[in-house]
Amino acid sequence: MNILLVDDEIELTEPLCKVLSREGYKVDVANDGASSIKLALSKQYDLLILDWMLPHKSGLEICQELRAKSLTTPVLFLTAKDTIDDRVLGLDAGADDYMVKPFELRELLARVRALLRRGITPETSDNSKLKVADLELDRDNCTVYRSGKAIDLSEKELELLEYLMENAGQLLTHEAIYHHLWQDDEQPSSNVLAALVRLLRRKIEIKGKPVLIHTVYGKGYRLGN
Amino acid sequence: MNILLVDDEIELTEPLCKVLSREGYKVDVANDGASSIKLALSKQYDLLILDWMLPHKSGLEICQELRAKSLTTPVLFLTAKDTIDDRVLGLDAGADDYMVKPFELRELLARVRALLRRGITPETSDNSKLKVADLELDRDNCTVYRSGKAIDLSEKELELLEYLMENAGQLLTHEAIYHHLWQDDEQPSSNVLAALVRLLRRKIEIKGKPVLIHTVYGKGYRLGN
DNA sequence: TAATTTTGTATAACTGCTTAACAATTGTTA
DNA sequence: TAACAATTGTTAAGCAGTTATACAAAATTA
Repeated sequence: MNILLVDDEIELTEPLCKVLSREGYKVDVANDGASSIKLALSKQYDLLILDWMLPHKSGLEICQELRAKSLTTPVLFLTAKDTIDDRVLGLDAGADDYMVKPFELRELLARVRALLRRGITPETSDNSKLKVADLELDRDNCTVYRSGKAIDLSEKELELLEYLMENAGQLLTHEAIYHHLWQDDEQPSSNVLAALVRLLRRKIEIKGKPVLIHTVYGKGYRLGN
Repeated sequence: MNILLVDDEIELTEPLCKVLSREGYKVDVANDGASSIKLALSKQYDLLILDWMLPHKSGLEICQELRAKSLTTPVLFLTAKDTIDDRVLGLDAGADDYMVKPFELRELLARVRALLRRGITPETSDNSKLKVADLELDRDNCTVYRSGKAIDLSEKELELLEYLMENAGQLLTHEAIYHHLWQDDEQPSSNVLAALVRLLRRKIEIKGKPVLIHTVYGKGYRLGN
């Protein structure tokens, strides 16, 4: 479990860091807004412990900025600001818990456990690669690998496969696929989809390997084995 | 958003219930352990607010019991018990937050918002999935799993199985089934139903596994083992 | 321009539903 | 129990609708 501790008082961070480490967490410390945001966005933390009053950028701003960038990591405010207004402000900025300094270490640890227990891990890191069965898709390179063999796809084929892989195992209706690939509410003016599916199948289905693109009669298609 | 408020003091529950309702939440109130556990397990809440000291069964026990039954709904303790030991105990029993009475209403509301924001909907009471014996039906995917093995069903087969599973163990008359699948009051013009049952059986009945679709001679069919 | 990708159209192949004939089973009665 | 009637199971065939395929036309790209 990775924790990012953001506070500028070394008298606090140093011992707290030690305690948290002793509990089995890996702790990084940041002293100011800029570095904490940079860290929080680059590395995948399971919890942020934020002080409010920091040089240049406040903990509140940090929290808001991270939430605006749709970071979902749990945030625990740990601050001397103790008025009700502050608490409401902090929580409504996207924090998950709020503790007032001075605090009891045991309670802090219990609250940290409670937050980590939820295991709201942020966006699963590497979303540039998708994998379903022996099919791998590398979005960056617009390349697919079936059983390790590279296959080139055209733009539309890639879009379709990507959509199918993102929803592997789930039925995707003709309507949904059509809407997603052609952002068009009208009825398809031809059987483009069937034609496209055929082109895709021709490339990724291999004799002797399990079929991946299944058609669900009257409904749509489903990727999976 | 549904909230279950568990407290035995009507002086608290009544006004708090009002405030929460005004905030747009639907609130149920329970006064004791037994009824609160029953409610929490039967209905799908987004948050439980628990008092600690209750007649017969404490809030702590309620929380532990619900967690033991793997209910994941967020829990907020709201109690007069204010020692550090109590807080740690409460949080470690599976609660997500802990507030001490007397409390500031605004802070409570902010904490409630923080917990609901996470939207940790409990076991997505997935009504898109039905289960009877070792038979699982995924309505969205038009797929059934018998002993874990996926089986594709056609539209009509799915409709029939769905109807049978929704009324598992109960006799469904030919009339009822016919009416439900063909919304037709007339007499069936052929033995469609028998034919359909055959198609369904062919797919979901497995040699060596208990029979699931039973025919009740002269009446109809019943699903169960 | 040529090459490639995408779309449109015609038709073939297939699926699922229904029907109906017949077989098998169950229930009833002599 | 045998004979019969009623009910249900099994099967194959036909139809309608859906999807696959092949190929041509159009659009896009280099």
